[in-house]
Amino acid sequence: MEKRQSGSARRQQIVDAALAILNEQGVHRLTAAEIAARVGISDGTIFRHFPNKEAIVQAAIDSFEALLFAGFPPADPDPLARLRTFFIGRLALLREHPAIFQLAFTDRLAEAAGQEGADRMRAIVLRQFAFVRHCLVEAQERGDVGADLAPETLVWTVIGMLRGVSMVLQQGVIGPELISGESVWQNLETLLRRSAVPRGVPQR
Amino acid sequence: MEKRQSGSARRQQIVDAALAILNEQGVHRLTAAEIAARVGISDGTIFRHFPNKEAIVQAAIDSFEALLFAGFPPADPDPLARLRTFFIGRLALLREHPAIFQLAFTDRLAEAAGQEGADRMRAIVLRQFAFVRHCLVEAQERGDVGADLAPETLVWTVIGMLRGVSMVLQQGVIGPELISGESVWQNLETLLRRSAVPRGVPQR
Amino acid sequence: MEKRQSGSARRQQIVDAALAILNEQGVHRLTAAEIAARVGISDGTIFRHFPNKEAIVQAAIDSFEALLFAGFPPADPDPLARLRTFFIGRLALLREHPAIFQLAFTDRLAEAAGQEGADRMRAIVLRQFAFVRHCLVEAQERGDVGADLAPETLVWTVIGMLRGVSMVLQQGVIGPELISGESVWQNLETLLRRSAVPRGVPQR
Amino acid sequence: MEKRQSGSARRQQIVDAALAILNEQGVHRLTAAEIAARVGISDGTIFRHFPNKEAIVQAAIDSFEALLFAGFPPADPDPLARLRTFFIGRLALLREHPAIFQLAFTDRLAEAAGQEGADRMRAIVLRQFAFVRHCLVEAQERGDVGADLAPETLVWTVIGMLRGVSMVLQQGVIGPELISGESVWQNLETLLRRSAVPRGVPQR
DNA sequence: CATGAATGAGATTTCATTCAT
DNA sequence: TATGAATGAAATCTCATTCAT
Repeated sequence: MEKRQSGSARRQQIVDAALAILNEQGVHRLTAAEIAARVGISDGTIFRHFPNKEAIVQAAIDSFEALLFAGFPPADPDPLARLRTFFIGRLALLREHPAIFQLAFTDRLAEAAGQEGADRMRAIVLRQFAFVRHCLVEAQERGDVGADLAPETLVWTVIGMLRGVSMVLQQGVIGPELISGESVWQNLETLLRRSAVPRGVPQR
Repeated sequence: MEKRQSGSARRQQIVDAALAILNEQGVHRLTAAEIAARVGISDGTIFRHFPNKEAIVQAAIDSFEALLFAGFPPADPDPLARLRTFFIGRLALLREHPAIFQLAFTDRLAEAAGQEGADRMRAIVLRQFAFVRHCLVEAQERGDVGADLAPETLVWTVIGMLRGVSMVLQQGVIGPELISGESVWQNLETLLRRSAVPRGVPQR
Repeated sequence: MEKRQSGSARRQQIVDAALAILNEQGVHRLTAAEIAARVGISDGTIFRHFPNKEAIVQAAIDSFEALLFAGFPPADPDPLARLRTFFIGRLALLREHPAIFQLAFTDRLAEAAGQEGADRMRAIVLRQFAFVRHCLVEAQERGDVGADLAPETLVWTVIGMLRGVSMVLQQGVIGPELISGESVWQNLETLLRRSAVPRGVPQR
Repeated sequence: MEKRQSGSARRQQIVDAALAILNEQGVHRLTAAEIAARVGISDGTIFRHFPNKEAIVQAAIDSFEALLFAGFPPADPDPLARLRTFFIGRLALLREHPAIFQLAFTDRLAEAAGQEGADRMRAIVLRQFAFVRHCLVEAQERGDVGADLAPETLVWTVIGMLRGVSMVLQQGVIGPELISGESVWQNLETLLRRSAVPRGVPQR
């Protein structure tokens, strides 16, 4: 319960608390009192740092976006290598900021932030989708990935893999050992590469 | 909005309204007043039919579960055919009960229903995962799908594909033309089958 | 759940249920739904027998009053014998209608019945007090009871004794064996008679 | 109605208001709005000071208990003197905190406070009864009070006398002039002492 | 900057009462 | 008479936000 933090430090504490609450307890528990309790200040003080609750969630989306798009997009020339860098980066995010990672597969941030926040969240999702899609189309053109497949379905495979990891983390659902290391990426890359029809080998 | 419905009819109307609100507006708009307005009754009347709001969401989960598991699991002997039946059935659900379909990829029902609801939703998710996984393991044993891949990653691909379709529906994000027909399943099946290493053909 | 009772039978059932609820659960649980549940009818039906809830409580007070003043006042010529008849009658009421007996030492009926009910209850109390007081004053005049004592304090002793018995019944507080038989009256009569200063014996 | 009281001051105001309402208007008028109106704040503010209504009544019972047992039990060596101190103390309470005094003969606090409150109230009643009983038994052993009488009946006489005074206060029923001074105690003491059979004087 | 009391709008829930069936 | 769906007012409680200290 340290007093008189500098403004920006407090702001970040508040934003982090909001993200943690949203991830752990959901939209309906994101209250000024709950945030204040986590930060260790009194509830009225929240509004010395933000004009209202929505502004907190907007700032949380800022924070979310900054972490999601740090070093984005990767620059590798090979499309699957680029995708790999992205994917591995996401798994790193999972370890360092699990709340952020998990909130990416949820609409809690969007719901808490009103219409404007929902629009921003959609844009964030689309930006990632577009990146993944671009990698995959390029890989298709190179023949690394099956060119006869709709790129969207490949995108969904990639995103679905990340979401699977998120659910493992959240629920301890399947095998948590899969999270560490790069085995998930290996599985994904194998799946994608094999979708390219080997020349001369007839497919069913 | 006809007056004096029978009790069970009203109950179902209330449940349907709750599901629609949850899907369209989110947890924080699921209020007794909002439900009542949709059904065309006064808000106090809600509680002649349900003891409290949580009971409404529990009933909504009942409804959700019944639709999700009607004719489940499919009985086809071939594992990929079984998976296909499941997948096509889900796409049918998407057309007939889009709200139900979309709520399956959300934690709104879980969040609105308290701890007990969250537990039930987790069990529902796990039941589907287990079915998909079982199909895939059997397909791996038959050599229809790459046996060297972790079954979980394959599960996530399948579920990710459904979620992708859900997002298309919800946001008009990518190409909505993909929803109709069986093209998504075709893409998915191709992806899975090609993951099986063809005998005698060396992979990278 | 017998249907189509005659009107007066239902009325009495409703009144009895109201008295029982008031005694067992208190004012705040005296609801139309609770009464109906005890009687075994549906809640709306209550209002086919009474215009409103207050009328039920008024009828309950009627019932209460009728039982309290059946055969009242006793006619014995000797004042203490008259008081004894009254007292023993009250103990009989305790055994036959414990709820009625207990409600006499409570303001629940008064509180549930609004201003008019409160006034009626006060009148009932006063009528009993007046009777007891009259007996005692006459006994004082005869020299059976100490004439130097304020009659009110003697009244309070008598009423206090009945209330004590009521509390024993209600809480199992002290010795429930005292309820049966006439021992309480014996104690009370002894107390009253000894308060008369024996001639020729100086009191401290 | 000064604004911005300190927390503990407001708490006490709320408790006092609750006690006053309970005494003057009864359980069914003890509402947040009524309390708030008395205190001069808005009803939502009540719940910044107490988590719920039951907690208010629990605090009211605290207050009630503290006043009832201040300087309790008296320490006089002579049992009747001890009882006198108790009795006079109660009459002082009557003058200084009439609401508290009257609530002692009511089950309103118990009814308003749920099961836990009812249990606490019963314990309070029993504690007083035990004290009075102990005094009387000791007085019986000394021969100051009739040893052949059941101590409970004597307890009820003592308590009944206090309740009588309470009713006078509450309803203006009998003679309010009796409240002031010590005349009630004089009557009670006389009654008790005369119940001791004077040696050598045969009783009826 | 910080506190926490206060507000007022809104959410949940209760309940007496009405009325179509 | 009986049922139980419906109403609407009131009660409890929550919470974002304000503001005196």
